[in-house]
Amino acid sequence: MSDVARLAGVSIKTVSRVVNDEPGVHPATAERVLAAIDQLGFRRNLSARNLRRGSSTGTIGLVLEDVANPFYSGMTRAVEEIARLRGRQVLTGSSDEQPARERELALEFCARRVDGLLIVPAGLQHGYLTPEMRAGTPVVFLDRPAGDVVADTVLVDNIGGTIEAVRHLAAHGHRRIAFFGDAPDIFTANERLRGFREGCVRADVGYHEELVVMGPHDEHTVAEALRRVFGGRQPATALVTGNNRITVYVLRALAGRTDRPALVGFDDFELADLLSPPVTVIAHDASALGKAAADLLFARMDGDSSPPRRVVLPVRLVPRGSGEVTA
Amino acid sequence: MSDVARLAGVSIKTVSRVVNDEPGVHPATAERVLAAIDQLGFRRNLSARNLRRGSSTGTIGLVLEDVANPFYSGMTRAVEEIARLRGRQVLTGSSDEQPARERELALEFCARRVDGLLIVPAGLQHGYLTPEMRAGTPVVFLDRPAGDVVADTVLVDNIGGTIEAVRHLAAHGHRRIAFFGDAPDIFTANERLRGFREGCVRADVGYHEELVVMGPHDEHTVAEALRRVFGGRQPATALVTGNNRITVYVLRALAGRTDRPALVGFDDFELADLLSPPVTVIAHDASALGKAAADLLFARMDGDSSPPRRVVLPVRLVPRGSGEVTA
DNA sequence: CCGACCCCGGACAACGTTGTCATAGTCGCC
DNA sequence: GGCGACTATGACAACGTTGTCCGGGGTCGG
Repeated sequence: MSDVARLAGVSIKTVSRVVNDEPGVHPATAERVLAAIDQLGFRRNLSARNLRRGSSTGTIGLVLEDVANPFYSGMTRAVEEIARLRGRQVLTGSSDEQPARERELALEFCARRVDGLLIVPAGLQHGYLTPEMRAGTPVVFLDRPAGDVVADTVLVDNIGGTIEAVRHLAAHGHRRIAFFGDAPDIFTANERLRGFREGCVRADVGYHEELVVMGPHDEHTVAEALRRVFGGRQPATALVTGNNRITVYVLRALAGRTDRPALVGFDDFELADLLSPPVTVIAHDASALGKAAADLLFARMDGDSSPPRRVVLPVRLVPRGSGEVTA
Repeated sequence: MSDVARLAGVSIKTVSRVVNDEPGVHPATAERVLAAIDQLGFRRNLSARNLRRGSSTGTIGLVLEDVANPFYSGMTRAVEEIARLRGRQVLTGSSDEQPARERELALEFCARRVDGLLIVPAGLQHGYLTPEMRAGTPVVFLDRPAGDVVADTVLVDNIGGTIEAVRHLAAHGHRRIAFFGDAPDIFTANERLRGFREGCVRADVGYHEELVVMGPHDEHTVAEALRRVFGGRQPATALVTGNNRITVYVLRALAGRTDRPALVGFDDFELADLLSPPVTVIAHDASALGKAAADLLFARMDGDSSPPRRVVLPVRLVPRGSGEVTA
């Protein structure tokens, strides 16, 4: 900046005035300054500006599990969109479901003085955020609640979703329904299991412990589980899967088989409608989740200091003809 | 920081020494300082630190088209991964294929003094980056080359891919092959079209202008194009689609039809193998693209000043049984 | 013709941090 | 006991920017 000032033959402060569109600069002077800026390719240092002004850094942080998962990338896009409307940039990071990584990312973002944090919790311990939150950084949790701090949270209706899934399958005559969910220490996995259990009770189809498999993490384990649950003397006839990854593992493990059991998957996914048979899903909108959380975050950044809110977004069952009795 | 110093009864510099693990601090003093830090929830301001040290900001910028597109989200994840290994954070933004947005994002990132920029170009004008690059910010272009600056670029073998697609279809007896590509002002779309044309020549199947549709942008326009190209007196019997979005539009427009024409899609996509019939694709690895570009960027950040490189990653045809004559 | 006012420009401090250098205190050794 | 060496700590400047305040000159009215 001092280079620009020297070249334009003015003081450094005048340059500042020009780049900030402050009044009180003679047009000819401004012209000279702009020419110098152009010639030198000057771009003001936003960090220094923010430091000096004590103002916001114009960034928000987004910590999620894996941006490569379509569910989270849709969410990311929605957050980006809201941030853009509010003139903020987004720092992203994937925790890979590791609490240490989540913490590392979140604290790193805080050290960069983000104006707000959006977090998909990987673990249950979030005490490390207390100082930051007390210092005024708003934090909104997405998709899962924080373990041990009270803060805004945006969730989807996990329990209602699996209740509905079971209801749907029971209505099509299924009595022995299996559930494959993610690791039980993941909030959503646990909630969906609870909903499944509740759904079984409500639909009066009986809840069978041996038909529940939590935490299969690749195609192989899923195939194994399928053999166990759909073989034997009392095989299941229908399956509820706890998230999009597991649904895909199941589909892949069953590829080429014509006798695919009735299936309802949590999370919608592209092309679910084009498979044969199409896959019935519990759909919820990743963008809506991101948008709701970002809106909430910006409201906090704008000074909203009402008590922490918990927003639960609805899910809806999208029947695609795979709920019928096929086995 | 001065609060911490006051509370611990030391000077601000001593606090700095403690948070930087500098030697020469009495253990008891360090203890007091740490206690004060803990009590006040102090976290040092990275912006100020970087400003003072004149060192890097520890961030890189990634401008892409749409993070919600699985292709780009895979790329993002790979970039994140490399950045993490190098201790950097990633700022992301989606340009939505709008040159103005790309420029805005890139310049914003530069103003934040990112250590490097990864850009999926939306337009052809990148002169705006010249000052930044001259100032030492390395820039690597991904997936498409820059319009008017020389810089490192990582591409996939678009031309080779569509040549191969045509070869595959011709080998299965197709003579009238159609091509649906993205808007022709997009580099990859244009390259793939060139490859398609070249492939037709090489396979000696004839290139039919009326079978080429560029720029259909939703399911409706695609359906329209399908009717035109596969109807009429001399219908096509096979189709090459220019990217994953168009492939999906085609599949959706053809849903329920049993006489799907032979299809080869550019870009692999999840579940392509589980559709019936499965979809043959020109596969290339989004993560590999992201990784290669990030590696190149970090090499530049580490001082590599060899002439700009152009890396072309291979693609491969994944036959999935839809190349055969079905119509 | 002179004073008041306005407009433009500049000097200086400060944001939070760290590098440089100085200084007070301590210890060991002759 | 004095001196050098070393240790622990602090004062100060500086990074690039902007807010505050002040001054110099021009204009206009009395």
